[in-house]
Amino acid sequence: MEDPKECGVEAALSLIDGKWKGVILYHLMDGRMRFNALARRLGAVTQRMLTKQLRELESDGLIVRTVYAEVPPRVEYALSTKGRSLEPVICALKAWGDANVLNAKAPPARKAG
Amino acid sequence: MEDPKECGVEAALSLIDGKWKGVILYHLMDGRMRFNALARRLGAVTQRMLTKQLRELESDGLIVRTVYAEVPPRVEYALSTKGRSLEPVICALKAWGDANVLNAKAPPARKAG
DNA sequence: GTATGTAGTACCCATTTGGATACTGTAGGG
DNA sequence: CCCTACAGTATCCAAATGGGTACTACATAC
Repeated sequence: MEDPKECGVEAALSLIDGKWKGVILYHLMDGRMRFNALARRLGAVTQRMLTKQLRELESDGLIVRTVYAEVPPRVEYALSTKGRSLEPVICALKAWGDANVLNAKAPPARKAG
Repeated sequence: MEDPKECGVEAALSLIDGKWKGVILYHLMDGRMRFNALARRLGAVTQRMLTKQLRELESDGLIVRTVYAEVPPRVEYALSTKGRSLEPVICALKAWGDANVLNAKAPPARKAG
């Protein structure tokens, strides 16, 4: 732990770790989204968990939370600049996961990726 | 969770998640290593945790464990083919972490902040 | 008045994760 | 004999993580 070299890996992981964070970030790559829209995309998440993950992501500066003073309440979440800088990483993760975990049985397909 | 699209992200994350896995993988990128060598590189890890993480990594097929029937015991860990395919991802993670977390105060190029 | 939808919060619980400490068995050095 | 090193295992414990259910406050629809 003396060298900062491994810390970079750990540090990055610590921000996108959590059962939903990676997926939240991934969905936010499609554009800004409201709380419940996100919840529906995620499927099995509870409000409590979604709130929690969203707050952590926000306090880590990866997403921006915008509250509109309307009724019914409207809150939108979007990637921050820092969050957008993570896009290639998330994409790399997804590409690797798709190829090596989801269908690890099948060769990565020579014509459809 | 219907679409496999987000699952790729989750799936990848689930394999490299854990306090030490990312770092273990990162160190193994330098070459095969013995148990205690790894432990020293990691610094604060306990044998119990290291063993645990190593076993999980092994059962996920990311690393290969080789036991030499010698005394004192010698066990070496190395990245598997699948593990090596993760290298670019780990590198992306590290690069991002270095740039955006470790010295997030300083802009990445302009000599000072 | 009741149900729906919005974006949460509060409370309480189970599982998982991480960790400290001690122990194994073999060999070499002093 | 005692200490070190190796690569773990065993036991016990604390904290973090994840999750369920119920509840808020306001407006619309019925």
